[in-house]
Amino acid sequence: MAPTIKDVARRAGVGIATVSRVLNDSPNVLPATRARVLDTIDELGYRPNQAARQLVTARSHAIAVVLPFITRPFFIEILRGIEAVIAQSGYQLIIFNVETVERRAHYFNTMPFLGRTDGLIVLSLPLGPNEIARLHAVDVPAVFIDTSAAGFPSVVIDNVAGSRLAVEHLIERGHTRIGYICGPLTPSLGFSVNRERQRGYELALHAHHVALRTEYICPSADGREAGKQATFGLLDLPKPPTAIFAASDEQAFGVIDAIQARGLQIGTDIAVVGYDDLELAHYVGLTTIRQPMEQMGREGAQTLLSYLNAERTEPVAHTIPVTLIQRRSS
Amino acid sequence: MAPTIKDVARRAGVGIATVSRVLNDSPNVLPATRARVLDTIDELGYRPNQAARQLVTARSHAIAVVLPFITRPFFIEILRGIEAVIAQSGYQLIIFNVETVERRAHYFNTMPFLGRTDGLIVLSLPLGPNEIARLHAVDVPAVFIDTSAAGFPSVVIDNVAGSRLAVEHLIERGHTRIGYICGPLTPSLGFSVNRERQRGYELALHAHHVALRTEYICPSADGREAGKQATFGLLDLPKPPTAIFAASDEQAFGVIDAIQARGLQIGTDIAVVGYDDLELAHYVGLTTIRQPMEQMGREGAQTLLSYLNAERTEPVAHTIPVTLIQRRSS
DNA sequence: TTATTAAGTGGAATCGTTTCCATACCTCGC
DNA sequence: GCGAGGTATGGAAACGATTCCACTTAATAA
Repeated sequence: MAPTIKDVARRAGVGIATVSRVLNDSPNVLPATRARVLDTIDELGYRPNQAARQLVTARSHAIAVVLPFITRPFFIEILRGIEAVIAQSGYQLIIFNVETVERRAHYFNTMPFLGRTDGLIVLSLPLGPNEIARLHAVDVPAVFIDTSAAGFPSVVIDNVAGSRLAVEHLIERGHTRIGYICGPLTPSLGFSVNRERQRGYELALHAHHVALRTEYICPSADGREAGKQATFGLLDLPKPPTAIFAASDEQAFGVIDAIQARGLQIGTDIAVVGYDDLELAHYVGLTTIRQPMEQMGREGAQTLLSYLNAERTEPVAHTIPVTLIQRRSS
Repeated sequence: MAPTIKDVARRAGVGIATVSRVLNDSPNVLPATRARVLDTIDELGYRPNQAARQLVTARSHAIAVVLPFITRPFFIEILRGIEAVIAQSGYQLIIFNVETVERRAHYFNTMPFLGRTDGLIVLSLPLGPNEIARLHAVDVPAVFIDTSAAGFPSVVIDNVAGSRLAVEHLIERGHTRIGYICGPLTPSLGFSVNRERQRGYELALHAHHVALRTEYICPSADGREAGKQATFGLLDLPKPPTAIFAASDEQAFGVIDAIQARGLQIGTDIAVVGYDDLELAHYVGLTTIRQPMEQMGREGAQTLLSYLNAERTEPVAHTIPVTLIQRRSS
């Protein structure tokens, strides 16, 4: 049986309250007593029982992160940012994978994090109004990253501004015939990224009085191959675009594949801009939009911590700026 | 204040023991009573306090996973496998990021998972003997994935067999001058992957009586660019190899870059085989070794669960077979 | 009918901490 | 020399569940 605080107290010849004081380094303990208790703790290999501590303090020192386990560096980078901040603050990270609408519903019905965690970070998952209401009902401190919910603080990327940045970059370089490879608009979990990015494209054109041609907007599935096929469609138009903006780097790689397959030169014959700044974009020389992923995680985690410390009271939506990384492709 | 079991009992007109029985669906409760209690629980929005439950049952229903947060799909895929099994079993996943030797030491000194989790999964991290001893001392059920530790069950990839498979594939196709792009042999955390893969290369050559030429073994850093530079070295040899096996897909992509830069044809002039089967390998047409990552996670998690249920008693080392995925590059 | 057993239920002990409160001692200022 | 105030300490209550045990009632067997 693992030693308890009683065992330590008896062996050190002190009361349990004193041991507890040593554990929580309260100032009012004689140095000699403290040393004796610490020695005994070492000797017995005593570790405080977290459950008991949690029961009386009503704090778990853990934070839940809910996210879809998408195999994209995007999520890990954010998670890394979260972890860096959380771990340093002495909290622990409990993670829940939610990849389908059913699991999301189940998760916010049962709320398995209740009583186990002091706070909640929701990553990328868009929630429905009833789920948000339920979260408010149980009154748990929560922060949303890469998504948002009414009444809760959030850290989001300005997708509209990001894709606008990309398109304006192309316009500045003299392009007016700009194709757009769009991501899927209605995916299962209801991400709104692609709608926002399309909106940025439209706004940029509008702001610079460039006519919007619907045949230049090309819906496509995610992934490189889909991007390639979509590009062929654009290149086969009577008046093909002189620049192509893809809603994701993966699709942009497909764009490059297609252009090369037609024997055209990237950057000179046709400019290409992607979105995400994946590692591969660097090697390929793809101009793209970089999102500070780790920073998003950090800021989200920090926001949650400041709520836990009751420093903040009203929810703020924090928008993180993106940057354009210019490379050979434009 | 959140309602407790007492509130429920009072309101439903039963004793707390009965409420507890309903919660843990013990058979000895009248259907009518059960219904009344369930109604009250619903009405009050009661959720059992996990800490209290944990204190008396001495079980946390949580499992810790320790891993380095490397931004590679490899880890997420394994994590996904672990999660799938764990979540289904009603356990929760607590994750700890350990990326430096210092953090690893700190982690296994303080053992923050103690009393918070029922079991431990160590992913990829090689442990030192004193860390292993300490784990045994606290007597926590643990499983190692993609790494192993004396006295604990493990799920590992046979890296030796994997790279042997790759090299034998090349030998079967008639190659005898086979270059090897090696990964870094002494990285900070002490992974042994690269040593094992090199050993597989050597064994394959030996088994088929192909002479081992040290100039064909080319040490290289991780990553595409390093692989490319290393390949130039091989191609510049007086008798350059007719096939190149790289210890990782990323390096293999660099190999392909280099070969193309020299105007040679992949697969016809020079064969290339990689290791990992990244998503990109499919697009590039790279022959490579696939590791069933999700399966590793699943098996590891299942092993841990069976230990927790006291089904197993002695630690087994489970080796997962890899497969060769043949594509255009060989 | 009576003894025996099983089912359904409530009360109280228990888990291992934190924290409130009371107590003993010591020091200081007058 | 003596109360006041502070410091170090121990005892006991409290946190909210599970579970043992005792009890009542109903059902079954003799």
